[in-house]
Amino acid sequence: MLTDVLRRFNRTYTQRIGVLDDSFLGTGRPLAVSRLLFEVGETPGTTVRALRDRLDLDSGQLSRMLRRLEADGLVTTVPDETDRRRRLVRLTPTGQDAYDDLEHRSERRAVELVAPLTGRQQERLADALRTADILVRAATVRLEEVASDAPVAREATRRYFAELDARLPAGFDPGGPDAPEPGATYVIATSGGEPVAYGGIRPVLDDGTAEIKRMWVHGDWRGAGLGGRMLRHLEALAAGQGHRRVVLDTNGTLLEAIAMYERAGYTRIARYNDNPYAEAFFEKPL
Amino acid sequence: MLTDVLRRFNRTYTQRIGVLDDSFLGTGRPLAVSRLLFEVGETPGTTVRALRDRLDLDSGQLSRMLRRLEADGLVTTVPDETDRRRRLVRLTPTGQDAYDDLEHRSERRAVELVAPLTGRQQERLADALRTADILVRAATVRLEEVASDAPVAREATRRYFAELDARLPAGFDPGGPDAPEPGATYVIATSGGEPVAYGGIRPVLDDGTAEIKRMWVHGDWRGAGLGGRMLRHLEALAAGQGHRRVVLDTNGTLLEAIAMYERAGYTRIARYNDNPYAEAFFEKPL
DNA sequence: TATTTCATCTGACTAAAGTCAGAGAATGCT
DNA sequence: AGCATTCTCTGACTTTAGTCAGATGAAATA
Repeated sequence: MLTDVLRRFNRTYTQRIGVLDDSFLGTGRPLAVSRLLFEVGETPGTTVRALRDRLDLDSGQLSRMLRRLEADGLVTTVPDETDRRRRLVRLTPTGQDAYDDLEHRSERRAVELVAPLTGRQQERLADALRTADILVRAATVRLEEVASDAPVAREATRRYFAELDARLPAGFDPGGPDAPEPGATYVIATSGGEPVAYGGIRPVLDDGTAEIKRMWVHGDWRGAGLGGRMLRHLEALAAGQGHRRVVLDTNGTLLEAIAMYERAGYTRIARYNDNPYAEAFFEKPL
Repeated sequence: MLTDVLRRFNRTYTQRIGVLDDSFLGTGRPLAVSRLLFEVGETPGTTVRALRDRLDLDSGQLSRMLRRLEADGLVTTVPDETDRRRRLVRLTPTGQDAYDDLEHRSERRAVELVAPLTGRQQERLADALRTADILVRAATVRLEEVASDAPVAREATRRYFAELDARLPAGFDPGGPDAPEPGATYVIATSGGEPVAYGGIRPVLDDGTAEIKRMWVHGDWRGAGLGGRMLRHLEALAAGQGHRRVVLDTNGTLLEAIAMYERAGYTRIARYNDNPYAEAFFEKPL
């Protein structure tokens, strides 16, 4: 059913909106090279590796295209001082002009495309595309276990703490550096390599209880059901490790989080730790 | 604003849904050939010409790809007996198998893509894509003047009459063959070569009045604002020809049509002709 | 009936995209 | 310190895709 709609849309899309990419034609550069230039412009200072992943290109092919852009004076590549195997790619001023040109072409195409619609129709289309966008992106998020000291996990933790600090009335101080937590498992959700949600479990007592820790969802991704998905994932993980009950704590000001836990079947219990930032405590049998 | 959403979606799309086309890979045939095979399977018995338009290919390239599919025993091409310049393309049984395989691959990909979403999210996505689909298709409809005896105009007229016949309580009989209407102008709206809306104007009196005739919108395209767009187009055409007023008649059972005319600023007037099927009469100053 | 126009095809190309093996430098791991 | 791994690059391809100029046969048109 949905797949029919999806496939039908796919056809419409490739025939009609796909021509947005045609705007990259007529620049005197092949499509792939323009796409690369555009990608460099979107994410200045990325590594060659990241471009390769993002555009799904052969390393040789990408390298040659970069040489071509360099020869045209559009990009520069310099070694990454933190890891000199990597090279960082940036636009030159000329490259920035070429990028701006691509932007304008793409924008013009988009304007042309929607011009025949009335104002109301344009609003409906914008709503529909926004919804589709976030759902499709949410659908393609990948959940993976990570070590809690992996760079992407550190980054997610940093953002989690930063958000607590911003939202709790008295701020938040994580205290010293991470203490190692024996038996803990952390899971990162990434979209295009960027962390978008994070969370973990650790065994608390020998009575078959696991605690859910550091549940965090990227601000741009609220409302996409990622929190619920992460929660289900962690519960399944805990069950797989033999736990029969999960508990968690949270601050009383995090209302959406509390609502989500309640929707997910968690019930309030009494304080079970001395975490000064925690005000609400939950449990759920598995 | 909308263009931002559109362009953002475009990126999400090419990265995530676009891979639906990748399902055509791994079949031992290049992507373009698979696409062609798929297109032939979707519209059995099309002409080479139609495929060329639909896939936007060079005639030589298409011809060679067809030879390749023929050599693989997947399609057959036979001359079109009604016009022996044209050739009709059909799948062989082997070709049908290969088409089914493409279908399955594409379906599987679609299922995988949306699997992580909850039921409610899948519904929301389906709604959003359905809306986006019809609006994007509506936006890319082309309006062109046609001779009222052009094949596409005849086809639209036939459907218009068929619909009247189905909807009017007493049925509808168009009478004899079309009488030539001096000074009449007809406009066809097409999407991918198919007629989706139709209408025309003809001068009625020498007092600067034009009459709108044969307004028809394809059943699958109701609610996409095509009727209103056609109406505005015809009004502009009439104004351009020096008319200062348009009139039209319609049957009382065509409620959406009447509602549309009223929304568009038409007011009811007295009967101005002896058309036995007409029960409501409208005018609008230009 | 002569001449345009149309639909399809072949030949002879060029350009773009994709593949694979391997080299060289930097870093990680034990 | 030694070996494996990672990142980027070059070289030497093959395959796809796209272009252009006709040729041929079949309709349409004057």
